[in-house]
Amino acid sequence: MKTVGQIIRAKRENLGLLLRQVASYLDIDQAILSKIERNERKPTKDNIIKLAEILEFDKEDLLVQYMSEKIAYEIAEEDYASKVLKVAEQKVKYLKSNLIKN
Amino acid sequence: MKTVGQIIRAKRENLGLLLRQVASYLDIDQAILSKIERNERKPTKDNIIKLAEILEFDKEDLLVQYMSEKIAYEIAEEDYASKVLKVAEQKVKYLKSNLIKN
DNA sequence: TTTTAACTTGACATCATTTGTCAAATATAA
DNA sequence: TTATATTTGACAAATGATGTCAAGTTAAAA
Repeated sequence: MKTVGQIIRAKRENLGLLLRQVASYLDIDQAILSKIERNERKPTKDNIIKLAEILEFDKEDLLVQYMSEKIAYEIAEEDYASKVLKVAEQKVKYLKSNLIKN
Repeated sequence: MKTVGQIIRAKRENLGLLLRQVASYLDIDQAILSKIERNERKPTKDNIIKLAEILEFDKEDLLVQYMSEKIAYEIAEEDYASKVLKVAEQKVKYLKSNLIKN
């Protein structure tokens, strides 16, 4: 299982793009992108959206990877992680049926 | 489906405890507890642990409620929320099998 | 109704985390 | 070596989380 960072780095190198080039498109310092690719920093949602654009990923797929990874790290240390995810699913359903959509 | 805030308030009133009393046990201002109970602020993990103690909840149950609620709010607006949770489950399994336990 | 106690509200302060910059160090490869 | 790409770590700025406080409101007792 690859991390988002690994996925990004692989694709960037495949496309022959430099850190500098991609970072400039994201409007961040290349140091940050370097760290994102090595899982030393977490990308922002905006970073992910721009990365999907320039690296030709399906935007939703990359966002799913990103958000699920964030959640996984939040709860991975807990014994009851899978219980949390099950309950979260119910709560999401409940919220969706009760939220006023914008 | 009740929120953590609603669960806490119901139990506190049932036990006949005042905001002031419970807040003092949590070592926070009663204003915060008031807001937590009305979902205007999010409790910290430490708040939840102490609440479980003083309000006689099973600690793990309350933590599961708390964490799943946090996650649900993070992703509820997204169309692909349930996809995120499914992928997160896989990622958690992967992390658990690859993490060095402390 | 007046008084008292409980709770709520909002402005603000403090602190931690996140996100970023920069320049020097290191690696890679021409 | 020289040039280019990447990494590193110290630091700064921005954001978000957490808390205090005092005044306002509500509700119920006297």
